[in-house]
Amino acid sequence: MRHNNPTGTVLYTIEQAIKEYRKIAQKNILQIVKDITIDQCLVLIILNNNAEISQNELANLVFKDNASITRMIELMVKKEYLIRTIHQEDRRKFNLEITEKGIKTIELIEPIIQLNRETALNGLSLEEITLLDKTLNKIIINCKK
Amino acid sequence: MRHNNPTGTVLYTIEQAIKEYRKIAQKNILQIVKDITIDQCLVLIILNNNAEISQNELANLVFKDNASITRMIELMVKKEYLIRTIHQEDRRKFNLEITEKGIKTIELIEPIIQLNRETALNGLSLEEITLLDKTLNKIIINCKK
DNA sequence: CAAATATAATTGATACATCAATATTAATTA
DNA sequence: TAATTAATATTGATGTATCAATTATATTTG
Repeated sequence: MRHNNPTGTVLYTIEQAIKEYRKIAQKNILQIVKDITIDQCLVLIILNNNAEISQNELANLVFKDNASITRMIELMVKKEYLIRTIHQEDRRKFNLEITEKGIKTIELIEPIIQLNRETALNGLSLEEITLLDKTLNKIIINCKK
Repeated sequence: MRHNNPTGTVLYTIEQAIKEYRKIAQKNILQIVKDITIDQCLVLIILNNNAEISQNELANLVFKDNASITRMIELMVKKEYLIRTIHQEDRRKFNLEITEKGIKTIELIEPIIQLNRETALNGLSLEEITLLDKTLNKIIINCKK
């Protein structure tokens, strides 16, 4: 079962696919909002749909390390996308609040992200996508145990 | 076509899958060879199968930026996996040669990599894998144009 | 042949990834 | 309640990703 790539495994194709997607996604977003990355966009959107979330939970949702999230939030606070305040009930935690600038940015980028996804998945049938998701989830489970 | 993840797109599952795979791959390799990363392993293996390759070509094969490759090679030369000398016919290029240590490392890690791939793809049928590859390639093409 | 253009690789800047160690606060247990 | 353990987040170290600008060498063109 060789594949048409230097390592001969589909795992390599997975990596290539996500890299190509990230490339166009970042490029298109940059044309609308200058100082943001796709990862920061994702954080904004997740926070928007999940208020009151902790950094830990956020990290899990976006599949990032705790350390990465800490640094991303630092940057996003500095760039005034987020406000971070100490959580009153549990002083180990923080509240993450989206600023006005953050909200405006979400409105700007959401259609772009939508478009990026449509571009990437253009011409794929529902079955193909469903099956893709199913197969990838098998791989994820295999790797987790 | 929503998926069971925070963004509701399979593109997210792709990212998750490759991240999980890289995690176990790196962990297993680290148990055998202390000072190497999966990316450096891949570079070693590609170089082993493609002598006389330029940094440019190497970058394309492993889907990395030229800048990334330059820095990886620097590190790998420092760690004595590679020797880099100026190309005689074209003085803009370099010859990349694998050291003894590099060869020994390849022999150590190749079975591990094989095992990692088998673990990740365990229980998947040939059809599933073929289809996965095919669908991913459609996405890659979509993103490239 | 000289000037312009193309190619190969490097460098700087910034962001994310991962691991291990640490600090702080909360919850559990002796 | 004091001591232990667990949970949350940070920090340091190292490696990779991407873009833009630059250097050095080759090739093409006028």
